[in-house]
Amino acid sequence: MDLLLVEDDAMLGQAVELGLSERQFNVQWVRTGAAAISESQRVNYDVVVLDLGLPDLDGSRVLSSLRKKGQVLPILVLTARDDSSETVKLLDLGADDYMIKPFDMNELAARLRALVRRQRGYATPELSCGPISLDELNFQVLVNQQPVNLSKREFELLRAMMAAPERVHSRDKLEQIVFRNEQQVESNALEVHVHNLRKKLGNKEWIQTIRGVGYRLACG
Amino acid sequence: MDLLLVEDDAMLGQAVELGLSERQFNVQWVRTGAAAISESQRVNYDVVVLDLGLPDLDGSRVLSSLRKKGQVLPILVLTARDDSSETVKLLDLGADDYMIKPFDMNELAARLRALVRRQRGYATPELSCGPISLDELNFQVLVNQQPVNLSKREFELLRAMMAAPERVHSRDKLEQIVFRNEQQVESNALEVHVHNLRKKLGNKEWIQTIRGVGYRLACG
DNA sequence: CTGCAACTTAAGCTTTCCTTAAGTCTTTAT
DNA sequence: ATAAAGACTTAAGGAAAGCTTAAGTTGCAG
Repeated sequence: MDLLLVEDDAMLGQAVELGLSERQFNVQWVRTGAAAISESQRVNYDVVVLDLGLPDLDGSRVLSSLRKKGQVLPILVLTARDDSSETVKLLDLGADDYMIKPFDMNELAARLRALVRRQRGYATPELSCGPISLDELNFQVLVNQQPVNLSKREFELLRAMMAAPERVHSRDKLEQIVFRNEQQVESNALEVHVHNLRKKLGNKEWIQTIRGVGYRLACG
Repeated sequence: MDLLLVEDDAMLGQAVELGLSERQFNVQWVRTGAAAISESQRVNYDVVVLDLGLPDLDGSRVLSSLRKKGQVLPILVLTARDDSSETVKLLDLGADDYMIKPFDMNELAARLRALVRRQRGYATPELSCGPISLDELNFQVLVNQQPVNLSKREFELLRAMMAAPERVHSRDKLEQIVFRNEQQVESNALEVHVHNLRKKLGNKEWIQTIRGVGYRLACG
């Protein structure tokens, strides 16, 4: 995660750089507003941490200047002033968030993650197992990046097993999941779905049969 | 700007409702976490204000529950606890911002504006997806630079899906959006509009059907 | 008032999916 | 080795979901 830190104070800058680097941010640190503006045009950062009270430009100038140039990246402002009218102004000027010094590094990191997360749009939580990935929300299954079209039952089946790969899932449990309460099945419907699923996934070994018990998903 | 307020305390709820209404928010106020979850699925809000410490569900439960259901709308959490580890948890759980009670109404409004602004994206009020681009303000849709004439319903439909391409949009939600509150639809009107939209877009594969669920826009 | 465009509804059609059942293959136990 | 049980494969019939078309309404503009 590429982060631009705009901070003139050496002590604080170093502390923030270190603290955020430890938390998996890739920090680029500049000391002046002018540098911030040019740097943010040179490289595509994910997020900016901007201290007010820079030597050359007022921080709020930097802020509005960035926005005027069409920068859309999230900006978090650091301020010493706990002045509500000031902070309202900042937010309306285009800041996405602010923190008052002194602040907690964990919270700063969390706020930054939240900003970036929002900016990117939520990556939907995906289940994955080897080359198979399954997006529960969007009903999409990829095998080696290629979309695979599954029917509802097949999807349910795969999802149930992907919730716990490498583990044995009993027939009973799987039938319950796939057929909800719709009716008791007393045919081999489950086996048929397993068969079709195997075919669609393209590798029959991924779904192993545990004779007399159930199935296990084993990929990669 | 449609806002969902989740607050069980009558005094505070009324105060927030009033304060935000005065500031041009269109506030819908619910008292329980359960109501929040169902309401947010029924209507498309721009932003949520969520108080922790609800009677039925813990606020953080509501939060993660919304996120798991794929809600991407911005959520600001109100909390009484000034506990940094708690707030970090909230942010990582999917909150976009929080405020500690008591708070300043102007700042709340400013933070909410900032969230909505970011959600919509600053730069272009234009949505795009592959060769399709959609200008919300001018009601114009281009496919490969060529203008396409859509009716109001078709436009709404496309806009809703372009707000989140690659993502499944349930029939319910789409009907909600396309038919507003006008009446309950109990015909296949949605399907007809989808059909007409596909035809006008010129490529039937861009709008995929997810059987039993809804539709997904997939272009490029 | 008239005409056009957009919208809704309904009916029939197509596609996809699910279940069932029968036959085959594989494993296990005797 | 052989029988029995469990699992696999295949195909057919039917049900469900979605698609298409067309007719009837509505509403707005000329």
